[in-house]
Amino acid sequence: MALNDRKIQILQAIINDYIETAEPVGSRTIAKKYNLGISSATIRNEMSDLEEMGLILQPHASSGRIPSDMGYRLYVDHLMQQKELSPEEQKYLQSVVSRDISQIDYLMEESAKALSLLTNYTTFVSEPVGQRTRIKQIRLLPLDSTSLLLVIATGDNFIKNHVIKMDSVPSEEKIFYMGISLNRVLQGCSLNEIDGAVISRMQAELMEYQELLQPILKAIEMTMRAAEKIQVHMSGTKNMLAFPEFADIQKAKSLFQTLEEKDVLVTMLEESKGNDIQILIGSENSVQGMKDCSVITATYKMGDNTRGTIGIVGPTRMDYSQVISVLNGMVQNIENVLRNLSDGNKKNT
Amino acid sequence: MALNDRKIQILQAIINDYIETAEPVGSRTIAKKYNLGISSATIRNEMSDLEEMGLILQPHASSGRIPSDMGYRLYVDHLMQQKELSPEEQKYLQSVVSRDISQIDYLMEESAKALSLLTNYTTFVSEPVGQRTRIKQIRLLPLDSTSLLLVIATGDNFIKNHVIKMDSVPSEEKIFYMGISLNRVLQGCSLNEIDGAVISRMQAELMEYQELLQPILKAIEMTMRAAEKIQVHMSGTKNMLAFPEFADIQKAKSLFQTLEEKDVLVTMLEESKGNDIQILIGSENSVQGMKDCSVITATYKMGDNTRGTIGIVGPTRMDYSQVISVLNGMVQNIENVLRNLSDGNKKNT
DNA sequence: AGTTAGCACTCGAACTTGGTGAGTGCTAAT
DNA sequence: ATTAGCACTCACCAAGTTCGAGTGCTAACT
Repeated sequence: MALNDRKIQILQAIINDYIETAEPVGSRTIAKKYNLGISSATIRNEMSDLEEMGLILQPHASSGRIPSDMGYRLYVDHLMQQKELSPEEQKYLQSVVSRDISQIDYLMEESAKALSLLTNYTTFVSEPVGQRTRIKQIRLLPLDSTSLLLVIATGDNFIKNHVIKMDSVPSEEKIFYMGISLNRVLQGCSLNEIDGAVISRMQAELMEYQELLQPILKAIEMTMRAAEKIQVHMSGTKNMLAFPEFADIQKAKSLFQTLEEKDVLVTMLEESKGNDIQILIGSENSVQGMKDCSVITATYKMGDNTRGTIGIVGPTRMDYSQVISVLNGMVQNIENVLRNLSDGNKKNT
Repeated sequence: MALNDRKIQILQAIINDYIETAEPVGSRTIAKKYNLGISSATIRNEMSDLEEMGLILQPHASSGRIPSDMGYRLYVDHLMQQKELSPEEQKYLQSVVSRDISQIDYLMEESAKALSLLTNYTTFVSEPVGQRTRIKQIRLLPLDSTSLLLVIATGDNFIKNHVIKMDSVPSEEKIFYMGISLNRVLQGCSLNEIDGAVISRMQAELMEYQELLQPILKAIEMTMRAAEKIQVHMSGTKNMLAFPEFADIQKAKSLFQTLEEKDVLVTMLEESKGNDIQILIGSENSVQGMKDCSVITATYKMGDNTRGTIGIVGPTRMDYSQVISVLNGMVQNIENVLRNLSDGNKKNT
């Protein structure tokens, strides 16, 4: 059976209507709302064909049709037209990334929030994990009479502060030189490179302040562990409650539970690496408990190596074209920011 | 009508049962489950009295009784017995605050999470805002060949990092002395004290790196604004979905919306200042949209001045005694931490 | 041959009806 | 003062009913 022009128009109409109303779409509705110049009876015949082809289906006999996962797939691959971002959306996305680019984790957090606000779906964002595994800078600062501040920066400007308590702090100069020395020893180190040799060199640099060794080691470990771990920021989970798909509280709860398991998300994000934009529709998604959802992920890169992923989760009946355009816009903005950061890194070596 | 011993026993039984089952409690249930040595008929008579006194009510005629807000109030004020924290709970609370005390905002975030985990209700925590309005330390560090790191610490060890981009960074020593000088100028300043005079002193200290002035001023402003703003961390909102009270998705949504408006929470927290522990039951709560909830707040202090607040939101049918004991435990732990921090501050002056 | 009007049919949703059980209030006996 | 007994109420459930949106099929029309 050929998928002629008219069938496509009808499929298009069904998908549009269903995305909008979440109700099965009947032939009469299409005849009235979309002026295709044919009667409902003809539409019925065509719909029967479309169903045979597996593109639409009936939730129950004698109800209207809804798109099948396959139908959405066809729509996404061939029918859907790319939406342009409105100037306001464009502007908004830009304002988000430019607000505070100094620390990657804030940037990601804000990006997730912005996306869920713009799309009304749930968003998750995985932080870039690249050059993070090595110490880039480590310094000591005075904080007050009984505490020092240890600042550790790893690649990608992932920065952590740690307060270290001590009975009395060294002089400003001493702190400075101790910081410099520590930095000389530790710069470029990854966590498992800090062995006995490194530690005894640290001890040598700490001089009479050996008490600092333990807290510093602990702080380094905490920072590196946090840096290594793929961070997933999620936002807008509660948006899902607004969709009739999740009117049943049980469904909502089980989806939330699935989303809560960050491991699942991480796997999903990992799988999507390599593709620019990946769209998983309903059952295409391997994660049980998200069969009623579609997930659109985009990876942002810097140079060649992929860095992180943004994903948007919504009901299969989601507004694919809007999501894709917003996602593309966001990726571009983030890549710009990352490029700026990396320029700094490169010149450093 | 006198509230004799037996009536109290019956009220107690109703409340206990209702907290457990969320179902209206009938006279026969009480007669069977709680061996009060009287028949269901007698209990009915007593219940009729209790209802007249406004302590319990019937959701509909010929159903069992549920406690009224007034009934809960009586229970909380006079009947409820303080629960002891189990050693495990005690230990858990301690482990949370000791995990990472270096930065107040992490501590608060973790506290909120821990409380919602322990109680299965929703928790919100407001950060202490006290000596935050003044700069405690401000320093510069090298980050890479095109960026500096500006570290700003205000009171309470509220610490923010800012990456500043520049064409080429000064030498390590120069950065150090510039940081020291800046610190000399800015230490102890609040945001509105940074006037023309201060700025020209900063300019003098920056020497040939005037380009740094603008980013530094911007970073200071962002940090101080963030420090001044009362931060509210919330956790465990999704716990509410598990309660039959919120089986209706509309109710859940409207509660979530209310909780989302942080202003509302802040006001509520402000109101509760002064009291050690404040319990608002159902309609006692002035916030519309939380009439079906009880809110228990505790303030943590340091010395005399109140610092911040922890609140737990649950259905009116919440386990008051458990929540109160957990809350008390948490407050003590947080106060310990804050005391340690402040010791450092004092010696500094 | 393709299109359309018409009609019988289907099935979920919304409403009605009747039975059941948990619960009450009241009264009379203990 | 307490309790057994009884009539009564009302939410809840299951079965039956109606209604309407929708389909598939057929016959007539272009």
